[in-house]
Amino acid sequence: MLSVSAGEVRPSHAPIGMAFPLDAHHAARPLEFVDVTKRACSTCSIRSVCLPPDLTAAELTRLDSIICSSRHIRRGEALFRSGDTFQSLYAVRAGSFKTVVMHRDGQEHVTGFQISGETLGLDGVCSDRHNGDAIALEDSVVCIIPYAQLEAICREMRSMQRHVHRMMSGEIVRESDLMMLLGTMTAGQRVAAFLLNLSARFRARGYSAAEFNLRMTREEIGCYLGMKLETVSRMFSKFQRDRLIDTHGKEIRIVDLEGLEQV
Amino acid sequence: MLSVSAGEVRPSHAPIGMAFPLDAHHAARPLEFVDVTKRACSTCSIRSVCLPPDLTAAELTRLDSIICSSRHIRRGEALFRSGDTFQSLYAVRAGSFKTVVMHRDGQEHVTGFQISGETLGLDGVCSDRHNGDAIALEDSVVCIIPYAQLEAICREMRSMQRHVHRMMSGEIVRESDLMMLLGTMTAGQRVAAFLLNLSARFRARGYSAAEFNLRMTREEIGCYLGMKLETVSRMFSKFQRDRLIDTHGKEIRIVDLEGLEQV
DNA sequence: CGTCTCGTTGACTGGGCTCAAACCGAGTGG
DNA sequence: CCACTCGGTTTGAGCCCAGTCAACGAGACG
Repeated sequence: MLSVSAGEVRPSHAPIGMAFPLDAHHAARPLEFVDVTKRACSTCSIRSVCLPPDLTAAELTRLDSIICSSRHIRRGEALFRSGDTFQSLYAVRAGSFKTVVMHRDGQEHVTGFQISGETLGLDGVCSDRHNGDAIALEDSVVCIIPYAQLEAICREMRSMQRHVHRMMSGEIVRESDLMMLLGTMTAGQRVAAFLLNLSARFRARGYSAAEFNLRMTREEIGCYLGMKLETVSRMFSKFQRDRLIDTHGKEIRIVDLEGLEQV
Repeated sequence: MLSVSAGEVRPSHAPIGMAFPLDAHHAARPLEFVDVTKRACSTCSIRSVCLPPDLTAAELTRLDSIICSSRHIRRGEALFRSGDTFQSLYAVRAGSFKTVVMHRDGQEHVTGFQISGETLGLDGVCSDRHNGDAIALEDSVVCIIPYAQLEAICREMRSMQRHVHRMMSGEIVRESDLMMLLGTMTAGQRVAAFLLNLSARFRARGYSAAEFNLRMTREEIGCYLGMKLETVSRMFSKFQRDRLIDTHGKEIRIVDLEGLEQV
């Protein structure tokens, strides 16, 4: 069951831009102590996640020249909101976000969670306005990628063009996987798929695949998976009883990965 | 309620390529009688739907040179299938398609329906392979847009680059709207949103917004909306009783648009 | 300490699924 | 012409999963 958005992580055509050293995500020290603005794509420790592999030194320098600024967002604050004019893409360097689309009647739905090394803002390209909110789940830092300049670079550098297109297409594929999850799976399967997907993404970025902290509440998870927070909680409890996972609040340890895949 | 994927049709950054004269979609005469291969983007009757508005004559000629071929697909046949190597995008010129993602265990989910003037194939960019199947719902014709050449053009023509990026982003936004539908709406709301969305898309292309034929079965609609065919049928019957619509099999007439919006 | 947010658990309800039967229209063939 | 099939659709009856409402517990914080 449920390999879709779970088992495999798709080829990671994630963001353009920089990201933190790998241990920063779970580091306890306050963000202000890390001098982020000095970093550049060319020296970024996880640039293999963000950039196409085949860039020349000259191309890297060119990139450094446009992606120079970063921004700190405190927990609960918005990186952008629905309706904001679209100017830049963002690469998560540290921390994590949720993206939310809202209805005028107050209904809202979480369309995704982004951890370090992933991209935000592609929804704004089509109408020059953002289509939803991006909210920090913890104190976070993003690289700012001015979109106009990125487009210019794509016209010059074929590999960057390819990379950006793959990023966009990857987003499309990711969403259609999620649609399948929402359209066809039971509550248990959704939660299992969610955990497996998160696990794979952490592994792909060098963190532990078996043990991690959820930065989002049960309600946010439910809102993402199309169910109520109580149901999410029940599923966690059930998986615990079945010895598939071990949870204490937001701490998760995956005990039986195969079992979880077969839910 | 439910404007998201229903009420408004987003700024139509639909496909690059040509499309049929407006009446062809519902025409009864066999497709073979229409000489599609002679048409070019520059003379296409609905190029305003497919192309950016600000192209010079020279640019149009350039386009004509790459988008020259079309392909006929018979009802039930596949334009491409999951796993096929990705080479081209497709613009629907006549007819309609569904896109389907399948699971190894046989579970399948319809991720979208495409009518004339809309695009297919963007899912393939990210991994050089198509991620799902595209199946013709009736005998159909598509324009073939070789992707490598499209990328080249995007590096030359800023307006085409913009257009392609908007198309991709539009797909992302459309899918996140659909996710909201799947994640938060009741069966009745989903069916209403589906009908309103279809209606708006027909109107945008010059067809009647109030009366149209569904080219897909109840089962396909259900698979798209995340519910069983019986439930779809029941909702149609309910809307009929409530004097919101008028149905005879696949023929639909929207009687009370506002009522449908308020479901 | 009280307050507040978040998480867990239980009891009850109901919307949508399952199973089943019948209907309808389009072909198809006698 | 009718009979027959067949895919798609409609409708009903019963059931179950997940939503709702509610109480309570745990931890963070002033």
